[in-house]
Amino acid sequence: MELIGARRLLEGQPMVNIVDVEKQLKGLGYKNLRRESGKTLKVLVDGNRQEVMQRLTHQLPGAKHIRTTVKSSIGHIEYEGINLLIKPSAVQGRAAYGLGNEDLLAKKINQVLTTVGKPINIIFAGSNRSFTASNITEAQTVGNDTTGFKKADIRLTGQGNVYNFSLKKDNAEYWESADTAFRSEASIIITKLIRQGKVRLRKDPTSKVYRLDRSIAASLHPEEIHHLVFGTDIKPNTGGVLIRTFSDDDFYYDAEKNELTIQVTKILIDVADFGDNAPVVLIRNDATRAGVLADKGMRGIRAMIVSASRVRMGEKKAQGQKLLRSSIVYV
DNA sequence: TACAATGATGATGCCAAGTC
DNA sequence: GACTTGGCATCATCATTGTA
Repeated sequence: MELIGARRLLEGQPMVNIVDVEKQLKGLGYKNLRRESGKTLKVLVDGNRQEVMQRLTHQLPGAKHIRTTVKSSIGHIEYEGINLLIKPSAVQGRAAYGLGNEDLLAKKINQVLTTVGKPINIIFAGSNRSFTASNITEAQTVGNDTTGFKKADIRLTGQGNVYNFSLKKDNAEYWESADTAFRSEASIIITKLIRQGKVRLRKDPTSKVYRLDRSIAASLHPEEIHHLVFGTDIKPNTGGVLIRTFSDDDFYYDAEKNELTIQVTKILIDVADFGDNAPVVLIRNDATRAGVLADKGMRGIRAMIVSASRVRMGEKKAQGQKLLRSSIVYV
């Protein structure tokens, strides 16, 4: 059996480092590794992570399965001073948080540009309107740049023109977290509803987490919606919000017209475009979060911006007197 | 001071349970 | 069985803290 780090040190042998552990894991058949830091290594696997966790713990002499860690729900393995996290390979990288949609859009546009070799006009064709971006020479994904409340996911540029678009998948009902932005408002709403006896806030006796007995949905002013959805960089004449889960079939290039037509479900350039499905604030339990009452020492209550359709079922039921399982309070 | 570790937050997707 | 909802798993990124 190999000696573990501390004993090696005592016996004058060098401590193993992360490179040694990588080599050892590769020798055991774990080829898909990602270094997180000098002490943390991700082992990316397909299939059941728990099984891999148990197997690896047995395969690595002296390895210990630490069950409580913030880095992974299933814990991690401590081995030779290195923390090993077992992560699913399928949800790493951009695909993990929905950036695949903007990647596909940018990739398809740039493919056409490369093939054509000159600026093209791009027409986004939605059910409610169409939008033309003229003389485009490049598509960039810019979703990572959120400084100054920028919302654009993709930027089209060419010959002095700059167009910014935010993307939402067809099935996306979530707009963003609002723990920070709505902390004070959420706190006021909760306090008011507790006073009115419409909701109750209880501390879980087994933890420090608080729970509401009912979720709370609060409407937003049009100006708030505009700020949340369009941010500081999406303007009506030079961009908008594109609703679509893109696929290869959505793209058609007409060589005669030099036009790339991209099918989208809907194009939003104004709050009125939401119709009756405008975003609302949903205040709900989430035991993993510090949340909107954290400054009062109460963890576990989260604020999110979601589509009205996400909470509408409860509203219909409320109007019909019979409530669903936990129901929602509307303010 | 630089780097690593840790914690908080924003974001997306999935699934179990409740209801019709 | 289909649909809705709440809860949670998991990711990236950024800020803060700790340490060599």
